[in-house]
Parts: sequence; structure tokens; C-alpha cells
Amino acid sequence: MGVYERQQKEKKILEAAIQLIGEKGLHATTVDDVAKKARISKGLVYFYYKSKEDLYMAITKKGFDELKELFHKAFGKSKEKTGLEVMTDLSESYLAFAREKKVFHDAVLHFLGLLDQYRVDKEMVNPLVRDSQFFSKLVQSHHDLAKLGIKAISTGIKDGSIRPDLHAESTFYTLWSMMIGYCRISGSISLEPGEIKINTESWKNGFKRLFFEILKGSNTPSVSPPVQGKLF
Amino acid sequence: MGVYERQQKEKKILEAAIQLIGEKGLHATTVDDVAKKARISKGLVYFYYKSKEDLYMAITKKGFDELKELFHKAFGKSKEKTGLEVMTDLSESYLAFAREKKVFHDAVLHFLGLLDQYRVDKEMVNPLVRDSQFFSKLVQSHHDLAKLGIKAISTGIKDGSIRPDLHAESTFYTLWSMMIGYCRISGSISLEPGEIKINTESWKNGFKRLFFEILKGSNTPSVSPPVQGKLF
Amino acid sequence: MGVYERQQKEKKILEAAIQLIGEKGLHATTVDDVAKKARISKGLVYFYYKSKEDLYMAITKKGFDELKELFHKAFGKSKEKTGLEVMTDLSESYLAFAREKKVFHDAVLHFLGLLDQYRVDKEMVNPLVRDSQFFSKLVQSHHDLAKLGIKAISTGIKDGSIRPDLHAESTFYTLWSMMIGYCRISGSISLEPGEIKINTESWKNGFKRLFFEILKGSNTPSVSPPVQGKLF
Amino acid sequence: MGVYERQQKEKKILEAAIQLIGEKGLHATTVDDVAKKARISKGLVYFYYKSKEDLYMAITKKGFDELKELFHKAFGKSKEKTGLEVMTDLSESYLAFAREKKVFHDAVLHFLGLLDQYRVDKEMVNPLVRDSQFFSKLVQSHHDLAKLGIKAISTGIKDGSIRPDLHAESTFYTLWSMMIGYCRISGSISLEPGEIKINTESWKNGFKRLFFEILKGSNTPSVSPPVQGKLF
DNA sequence: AATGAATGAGTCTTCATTCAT
DNA sequence: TATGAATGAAGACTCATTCAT
Repeated sequence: MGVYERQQKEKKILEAAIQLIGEKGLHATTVDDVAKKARISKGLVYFYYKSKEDLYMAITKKGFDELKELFHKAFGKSKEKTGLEVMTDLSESYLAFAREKKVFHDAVLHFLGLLDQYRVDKEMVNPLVRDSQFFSKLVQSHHDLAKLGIKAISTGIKDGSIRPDLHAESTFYTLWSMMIGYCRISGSISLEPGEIKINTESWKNGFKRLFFEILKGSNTPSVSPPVQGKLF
Repeated sequence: MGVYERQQKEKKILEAAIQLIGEKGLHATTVDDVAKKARISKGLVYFYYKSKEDLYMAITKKGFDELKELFHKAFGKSKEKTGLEVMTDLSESYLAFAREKKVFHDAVLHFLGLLDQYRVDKEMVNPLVRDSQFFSKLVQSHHDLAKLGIKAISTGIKDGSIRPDLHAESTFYTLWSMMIGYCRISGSISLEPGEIKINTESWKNGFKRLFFEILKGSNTPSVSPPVQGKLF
Repeated sequence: MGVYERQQKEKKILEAAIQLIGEKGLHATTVDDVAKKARISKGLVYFYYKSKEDLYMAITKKGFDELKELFHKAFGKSKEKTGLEVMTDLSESYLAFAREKKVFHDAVLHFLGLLDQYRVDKEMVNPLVRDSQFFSKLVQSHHDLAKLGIKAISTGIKDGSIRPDLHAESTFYTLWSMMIGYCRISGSISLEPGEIKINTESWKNGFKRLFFEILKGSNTPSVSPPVQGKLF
Repeated sequence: MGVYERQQKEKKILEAAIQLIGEKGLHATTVDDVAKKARISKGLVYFYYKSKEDLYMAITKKGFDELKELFHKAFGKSKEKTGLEVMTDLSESYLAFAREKKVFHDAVLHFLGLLDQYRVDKEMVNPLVRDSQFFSKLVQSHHDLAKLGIKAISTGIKDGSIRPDLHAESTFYTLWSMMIGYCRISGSISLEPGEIKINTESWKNGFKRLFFEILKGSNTPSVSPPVQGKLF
């Protein structure tokens, strides 16, 4: 079988897995399901991927790749965009990505969780995962991604669209955190028992405003005299 | 058996579960494990908790309770603290909580995930969970917690320690998102292959600064003329 | 506690069990369910009944008793009824009993099954059952019941309402069989996919006619010349 | 693995199940038992049969098939037998079947019970059963079987061996009921405490006679004047 | 008499993974 | 390459029964 057919088959498996995991979640998706959806045998899935984990790492890789592409798109023809504009577009598309391609976003976050474990104690991470050829690739992908984001901010600082006193690296990670946290809880606010006057939409706007202000600085001058006392 | 002994036993089970889940994760922890660690029979676990899910919800409840207490502590004798100070302390202790009591923080986030599902389609949520007496309690806990956080910000706005143009609700949720996201990825940055000049510590500082500036406004005047084009 | 209260409590347990088993079946009814419905503790159920089997045997006993009463009622003031009339009424009320008090009828049949096992090999029968004080009582009840039925037929033979060439014992058992079998399958005939032109109602009539004819003889003279050949 | 080996293995599982259920009953037979007896792993049982219920339905199917074959055999070369003869042979072999292949007979009756439930309320029937591919097959088998029995009686009516005033359908179901009831209780009559002069053998004869007379009519003229009152 | 906490053996079922073909 | 039968280790949950109080 030629390289081409081989790749086709790998792709078919991956696509099947992505769709199924998207519908039912990783845990509820069995290797058998994937094989059936890809119209191949279970054994062949194991021929292409060493384990279910391995398959999921392939998905994670694809997740990083799509994310990277998304970052690149945000840059556009970079000459024509300020760093701030890049970041604005990026935030928009990142949020859309997390919503519409939840499988990928989940996979990426799952990987970050593994990385966390790995740092605490390498032994904690499943060897099948740790020693997989994918693992180091993913570490690299993660790194590349962060670099892109950081670059956007640096650019913005240089071109004056982003305030100069920011530290690009930590700002990027902070903004990323914001977005990750936003995705995590945006679905759960404002259930029936009210008192809290907020809905998904109004929060979204508030969120974006603060996101933007972090980069640009708030127009409102900071509270004058640094905190001039609680009660007059 | 008195109420006291009963509660002791419930506590013993809960503690065993908390420890095990903390070490191995929810999925990898079996009810059998919990029973063994608590030195009781598996059946008894089911006598006190209807299901593994139910047990996990009890943990979640405890998580919310601890979190609420933590919020209360941040308020301190409220007369003596500005809203900003409350929020500063809160962020500090929240981050510590998420690190040191990961099980609880995970449980709380897991519950927010359920709430998300519930909003999309109630049927998606496991009936065992949905119809549990815990479920509505947790919804309430979530709500109470948010109210506390929002109150801190409102207070700060009133006492002038937080900039007045903020919308308390969405600001709270945004800051919460930031912290959640921070916890999610702070463990995974700056693995070996460098280029990116950042480490956990430096990011933490950057993060806190931005967190703080959101509330106070940035001292640096915002990039003058509101972004009037990239360069020229 | 007086004898009276004791009996009241036993009765309460029994009634709870009867209702629950009627609704959910023996297997699906737990001792806990019964205790709860009777508003007593599980332990107390075991105080009054040695085991779940024992409780079921008490129900069986009650089933036999109700059946016996039903037989007695069918006799009425026996002076005023022919044996045939008794049997006709009996068949009617037996069928109603089996339908409306399914729990009891099932229990009685279940017991007959045990008896069957017992005859093949006593060891097969659960000792808890076999050695129960109920067991021999039930054997006696069964016997008494049969005697009543047989008596009805004998009476009918003597009073000329039932054909004289019948053997009372085997006729009774045969008719009982018919009714048991009828109850067993009457609910399952004539599902959708037709061709067979029969419905529950028409069969019921056919059944009754044949039941009646067994006792009375068929009006139609038996097929003349004993079977005069298949094809002339 | 060829189709043949596959069928062999299915058969092995089936046979193990049949034997075990025959010895211990459905409830007391575990899937593990079956696997062990068939010398395979438990997982493989579930590979061939979706559930224990499914396995039992396969047994039921086999029961219907054997029963159908038995009916066909009773017909023999139909040209040479009257309908009455067919029915006589049928009753004989049916009774033998119910005795010697109790598992199958029980399974068939169990299915009729399901059908009953299904008619009352489809929801009552376990979905695993209801939606099984076996279910509709079994409905069909049941139907086919009844058709064969009815045909035997119709034939007998046409060829003059069975009395012409009978309604084939309801007569068949009535006779089937008789046999089912007979099987149900024949094992339980005449235990020790006597008075009732009957034994299994004598009843069997009485039963057959009445069975036969239903079809042929009783030679004894029916009790003259239709029961014109009890005595006077 | 009465309670209900406690037990533990059991039951079905699932699934990642392997391997003979 | 490709198949899919086969494995076996779990794992969640149930329930009749017991027993200390």
C-alpha cells in the first residue's frame, strides 16, 4: 500500500474519532466505535495508533495545528494590522474555535494538564503517553503557539497599539488564561435562581471590554490617589 | 447509632474519597478503593451515598463550602478593608485553594460543566445527578459564591478603590475566568525547550499585575489617540 | 406487645409486600421496599418472617386461603346449586381471581412449582423453604383446595348436572389446568401480524364453551362412525 | 475464522446456557457460569450475545424452532393422517417436549409473558428485549406455531375427524392452554397427605380422554334436559 | 420488640488490547 | 496490511441477611 493510501486511512480514523468524541466525549467513545465509523477493523486502528491515548494525542496534534493556523490567520498580512488588531481578531476566533471545535480545544487543554503532571512528577504520566513520539511534538506545538501569541503582543507594543509597559509573555499567557476560563464557565452562568443581573451576552461584552483594556489600558484614569481610604 | 457517629462515618468516607481522588483522579478511583481506605464495606458507601456521582457531588458541595468560607475570610471585618483589598486577598487565596485543594477546585469546575450541559439540554445530564438532592443545593452554592464576589467588587466601586466604570457582575466573572484559566495552564508553561523567556514565577507576577489593573485601571494612560491606525 | 398488635404488624407487612409485588414483581421488590411501605424497619420484617422466601410463602398461604374462600362462595348454599352451576361460577371467579389478584395466583403457581421440584428431588428445594412451617401448611391448603373442586364435580355427577362418565379427580385437575393455561397465554394472543382471526374476547367465549362441554358433554353428537376414514 | 467456526462457537455457548439453565434455572445461572461451561471468556459471550436477555431469547428462538419441527412431524405425510390423529400425536409429543426440554418450554412461556406485558404497555418491556432483533422473530414464530395448530384442527373438521361445530382458532388455543396448565401442575399433585385418589398416571389418562373428547365430542349424550334445575 | 447500620458475595456489563490467521 | 475473535481485568451497583444496641 502506498504512502498515500496509508495517509488516507490514518485520516479516516482520525476524522471518525474526532466526530465521535465531539458527539459523545472521549470516555464514551470506544475504539470499536471509531473503527466502525471509519469502516475498518479495530485491529487496524491499533496498527496506525499504538493506543487510544495515542489516537487522542494525534487529535491533540491536529488541535494544535488548527490553532496555529488560526493564529496565523489572525496575523493576516501582518503589515496591514496592528498587534492590537491581531489580538482582537485572535480572541474572537479563539473563542469561536473553543466553541465550535470543542474536541480540539478540550484535547489541547487535556495535554496542558498532562504537561502539568509531567512537571510535578514525570512518573505520574502514563508511559504510553510520555514516551510517545507525539509527546515531544506536542510540547513543541505548544511552544510554537505561545510564541505566536507573544509575538502578536510584542508587535503591538512596538507599533504602539498596545501599551508599552506590558510584558509580552506574561500578558499573552494571562489573556490565554482569560479565554480558557471564559470558555470553561460561560455556559454555566445565570441559571434560573436569580438576583444576579447578568446573562451570557452581557458578560461576553464585559469580558471583551476588559480583555481589550488590558492591552490598551483603560481610558478611565486609574482611581486617583492610589486608594485614598475606604470611607472618605 | 447516634447522629454523631453517623456523621463521623460520612466524613470518613468523604475524606477517603477526597484523598484518593486527589491522588489518582476521579475516574481512576473506584468505590471499592474508597471503601477500603475508609475501612468499611462497599455496601456502606452506597448506604450513605446513592452513587459514585452522588459521592462526588458531596465533595463538590464541600468544595463550594470551603470556597465560600474563603470568600468570607477575604472580606474580613469588612469595615477595615476596601473592596480592592478584598479582591486582592481573594485572588491570592483562590489561587492557593486551587493549588492545594485541587480536588475541590476540580469538583467545582466539573459542576460548572454539568450546569453548562444542563442549560443546553437537561436530558444530557445524568438523571442520577440531575435529580440528586445535591444538585439544587450546588446551584445555590454557585449562586451564593458569585454573589459574594460581585459584592466585593461593588463595594470596591462604592468605596472608590475600584474604578467606577466597571460592571460588577461581568467583572467578577471575568476575573474568575482569569483565575480558572491561570490554574489550568500555570503548571504547563516553560517546559524545557526554551526561547520563551518566562517562568512560572514571573508569569504569576505579570498575571497579578494585570488582575489588579483591571480593577484599578492602568496607571499608564491608555495608548493615546484610541488606536488611530497602526503607525504612519 | 399483645397478640393483637403483633398480628396487626404482620398484616401490615404482608399487605405492603402484596401490593409491592403486585406492582413490581417478586424479584424487583426488595425487603427494604416492603419495610418502608409498612413503615417499619427492615429488621422487624425479619423478626416476623425468617426470610424473603418465608414472607412469600405467607403470601402464598393467603393466596390459597382466598382461593379456598372463593371456592366456598361458589358452592353457595349448596342445596340450591347443581354441581355444574358451582363449577361454572367457579370458573368465572377463578379467572377473575387470577386476573385481579395476580400476585396470589402467581404465588400459588410458584408453590406448585416447588412441589414439583420437591417430588423430583427434595434436595433441590431450598431448605429454608422446605423446612419452613409454612411448607406443610401449604401442601395441606393445596390438598384442601383440590378436594373442594373435586367435590363440586362429584356433586354435579350425583345431581345429574354433570355427565356421569367423568372421573371427578382427573376432571377437576384437567379443568384447573385449562384455567391456568388460559391465564398464562390469554394476554399474548393476536398481536399485530394477523392471518389468525381471533381476539381475546372471541377466544374467551370459545374457551368457556369447551370448558362447559367437558362437564356437560357436547350437544353435537360425537362424530358419527368413530372416524370413518380420512379419504372415504 | 470461518462462518462455520463462528456458528460452532455460538452453538457451544447456547448449549452451555441451555444445560445450565435447565439445571439451575435462568435466574441462578450467571453469564460467568455459561462462559466457564463453554470454556471461553465472559467477554466472548457478550461478543456473540448482547446481553443475558439476548442469550435467553436465542434459547427461546430455538425452543420455538423445535416446537415448530415437532408440529410438522405431527402432521407427518398429511395425506395419511386425519386432523384428529395429528392433534392426538401433537398432544403426546408436546407434553413430552415440555417435560424433556423444560428449558425450551419455559423459555417459550416466558416469551408469551413478555408479549402479554407488551400488549398492556410496550414501555413495560425491557428495551433490550423489545428492540432486539430476536423479538420480532419470536413474535413471528409464535404466530407460525399457532397457525400450524389451527390448521391441524381445521383439517380435522374438514376431514370429519373432528366435530364440525368447533371454532378452530379458539379450540387450538384452548387445547394449548390445557397442555400448558397440565405441564404446570402435573408434577405437583398427589403428595403424601392423601384422601384424594389420584396419581400422576391416572390423571394423565383422564386428561387425554377429555382432550380427545373436546375434539371428537363425548360419546355420552349430553346430560339431558340442559340442566333444568337442580332437583325439586 | 425494634432499629438501621453494616456486610460481602454476587451480577451484569464494558472495553482496551492482543493475536492467530 | 487487515481482520475480528478472544481475553480478562475492572467496575458500578444491589440486596438478602445479620447484629449490636
